[in-house]
Amino acid sequence: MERTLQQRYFSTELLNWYRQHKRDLPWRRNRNPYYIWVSEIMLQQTRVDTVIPYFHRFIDKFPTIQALAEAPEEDVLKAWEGLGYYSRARNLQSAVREVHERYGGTVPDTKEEVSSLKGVGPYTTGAILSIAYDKPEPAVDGNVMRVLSRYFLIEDDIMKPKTRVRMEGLVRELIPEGQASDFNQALMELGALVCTPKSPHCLTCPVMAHCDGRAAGREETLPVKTKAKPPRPEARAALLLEGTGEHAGKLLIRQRPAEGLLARMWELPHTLMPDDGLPGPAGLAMAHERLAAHIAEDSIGIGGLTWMMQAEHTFSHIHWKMDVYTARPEELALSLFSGASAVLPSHYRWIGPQDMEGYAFPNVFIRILSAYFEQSSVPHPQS
DNA sequence: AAGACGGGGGG
DNA sequence: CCCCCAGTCTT
Repeated sequence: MERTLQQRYFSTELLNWYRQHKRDLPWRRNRNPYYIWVSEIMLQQTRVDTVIPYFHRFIDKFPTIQALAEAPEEDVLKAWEGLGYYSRARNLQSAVREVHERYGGTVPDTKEEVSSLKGVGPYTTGAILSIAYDKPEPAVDGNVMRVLSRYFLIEDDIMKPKTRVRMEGLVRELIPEGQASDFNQALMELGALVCTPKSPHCLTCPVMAHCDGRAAGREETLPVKTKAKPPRPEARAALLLEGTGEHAGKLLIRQRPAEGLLARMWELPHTLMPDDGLPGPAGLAMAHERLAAHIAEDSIGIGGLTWMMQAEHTFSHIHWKMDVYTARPEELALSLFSGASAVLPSHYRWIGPQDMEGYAFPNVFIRILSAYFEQSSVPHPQS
């Protein structure tokens, strides 16, 4: 297909700009396909500044395909702690194990093989093939769609899958011969540094002169995008169960199921509260009723509650508003009769502050646990 | 096509 | 405080 002047100008100027302005990022220091793969998975839904320290720690712990393939899954989850979308970590290790076994540890370089790896969709397939192997494949992420929708004044809704397909066709036309790696990275770099979601820096943009969106005064209103649904609110009560006797100074945590939200992460026991429940200390009676019943299913008894703090956490689709209570295990006369009911179910643990490094927690529980251990380790000021 | 799946930054 | 960011898998 014949390229227009506007298209040739775009590719040429964008590449020139990128070679002068590209950031020195850890995964850009060589062309190790494994590094590029790890970085692209981490960069899904996550900004560069957040990823950098995770990337360094991850590569330090799992320097090669083989090292990651042979690592315990819990170590991988712990290395991902706080980064979110934890299925990315599980899928990455699963796919790395497949590359280790089926391809002898070499990341494949065909579209069919790469796109069949777990956790690798259309964007990441193009990113790996182009950045690691310079194959002329499009890597269309949100940055790319924003840049192209503005430069070519494309008003398609970028939330629709069809739009991504159209953008991929456009990128194929734009990739200069033999320069897919730099060109795809240049597109994303422009979106990250210049053609930003709000207040784009058009005056320093290398392609402003032929930008149709800018010419039409549409640079602030493109891309067209349907709004996401707001997260549904959920009131929850969480429990800081304070150990006694041999568990003094420790708290009870548990591991989540293998599937679904925060799969296999560790957490404080917590349970759903009714929508019309009272927030804060006023909800104590209802919280005791619900938490006691909830945790009794695992044969754990609790005494009276004390309200400690509120904690909020927003996922894409749920907003947790949690009231956090402390309690002691129930003084149970029944425990004299049998050992069976006194055995803690296997997905529970008693942990002290030093034990937190051994378990992967979602951020909301790190905040609560840190607040608790900090407070309980500091002597109360004399009044 | 729509929902599930985390977490952070900026005005 | 409300706004934004948006890849892949599952249903």
